[in-house]
Parts: sequence; structure tokens; C-alpha cells
Amino acid sequence: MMDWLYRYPPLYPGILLKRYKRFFADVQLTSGEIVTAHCPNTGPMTGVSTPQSAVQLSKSDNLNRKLAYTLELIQVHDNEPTWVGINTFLPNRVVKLALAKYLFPELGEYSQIKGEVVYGLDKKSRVDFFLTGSDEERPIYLEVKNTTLSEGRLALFPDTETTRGQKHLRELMALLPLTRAVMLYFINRGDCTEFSPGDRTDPVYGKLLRDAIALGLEVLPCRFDISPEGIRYLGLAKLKI
DNA sequence: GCGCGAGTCGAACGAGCAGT
DNA sequence: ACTGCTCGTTCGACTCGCGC
Repeated sequence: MMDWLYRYPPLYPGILLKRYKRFFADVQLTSGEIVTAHCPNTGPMTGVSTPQSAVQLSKSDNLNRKLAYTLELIQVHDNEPTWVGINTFLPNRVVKLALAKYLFPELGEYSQIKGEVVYGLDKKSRVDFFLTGSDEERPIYLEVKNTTLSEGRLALFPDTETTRGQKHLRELMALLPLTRAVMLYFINRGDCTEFSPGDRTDPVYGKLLRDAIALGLEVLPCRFDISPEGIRYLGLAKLKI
């Protein structure tokens, strides 16, 4: 039996009425009450913000928050009904838990995990994770990207033009080959079995990714099963370049 | 003075870290 | 302990210069 990697707090089911102004989503709870929830995903959420979709909200008891509810999951029907994770900082948290459990054999037997390590030419970028202590001398720079866009069973990143994402790729390339550089695409939905760069949304990113792979960048497109109960790791998706 | 396009900026929230 | 910055991201609101 596969263990839960992450368990959601109690969630409140509802129906998405509309998403607007990037951070807001009006949701009708099953009680009939209409609430405005914080949408912690500032991306375009292409294909995953359709009104009348089933959603799941968490509720914060932080009194400083203006919006107590947070949009966590939305159900899509591209394939079978599938829950998609909306919360963009969850992938980092979940990957941290997965690293602690050594769920990615591709990364070897590191002994130290550091988060948010400063790197880059101007020392202004931060890598999500920095792994050291493996038998191999080279440390690992690991960057995590949240992926929700899909075409059928093919997951795509990015879902919009991302100059920041391009910058991250360039900076990872600059580290090669003295260190290992790994891009981990967190496929935030269980129905996708393959992964490709989203050339239609950001062709520059797609080209950069291929250049980076040629230089030695490693890509881990990771599949996760998402449900209101929690998140489980399903293994790697097939990389289609 | 007006309308237009291009460019810049701040708001929204939370986590984590550095500096005081 | 506290403040302030950075990161994630988009877009409405705003300023600027241009041509008429």
C-alpha cells in the first residue's frame, strides 16, 4: 500500500463561480453560502479555472488573513474526472517530504537537503533544493516547477510565457557540468502519463530546455495522485522531447 | 488637448531567510 | 523578537512619449 506523501487538512467542497483578479475565486459551498477564496496560483491556470467546476477549499484560522478560505483543488474532465492541485507552494512542500523519504532513486544517496539556496551569477536567484553528501562528488541543484496544463494525457510546462522560468534554466545551465542540475516537474494531476515542454505557450523555454538537456540537465517529470484526502507519488512520466 | 500604445508598478498571500 | 526582503505570478491602473 502506497503511503500518503501529504495529507490535506479538512477540505470544504463547493462549486467555482468565477476566478478573477488573479488571487480571488468566488465559490458556492455545498451549504449554499457563497465565499471569496484566495487563489494561491497567479498563473493563467489555462483549462483549470472553468466556472461550475467542483472545487475543494481549505480554511485558515489565521486572523490576519482577509480571506479565510484557500482554493486547493479543482476537478477537470479532460480524461476521467481528475483533481488538479492549484496551490503553487504545495509542490515545494511535497517535494521536500519526498526528498526526505528518498522517493527519487535518480538523485542517488544524498545526505543533506538544503532549501532555498542562493546561487546564480548575481547571487540573486534561489534554487529550490540543494543536495549534498552523495558518493559522487558533485552536489545537486534541484528546481521544482508546478505543472497543471495538459493536452490529453500529456502534461505541459509552462502554461504561459515565463521569463523567470527561462532565467532559471539559463542559470542551471551555467552550473553544468561541475554540479548536477535537475528540473523536477511536479505534475499536479494524476491523469497525465507523459510530459513535454509547452512549445506553443513559450517556444523560447522549450528550446532552452532542450539545449540544457544536451548540456547535461536532468529532467524528472514526476506524477502525483491528487485527491481531497492527500497526495501520493506515482513515479515518473514519460519525457517526450 | 486628445487618444493611443508601450512600459512600469503595486496588489494579493504565505514561507523562509537575513539583518537589526 | 521583530522588520523587511524575495520568491512565486498576473493584470488593472497608472505614467510616459508620440502623432494628429
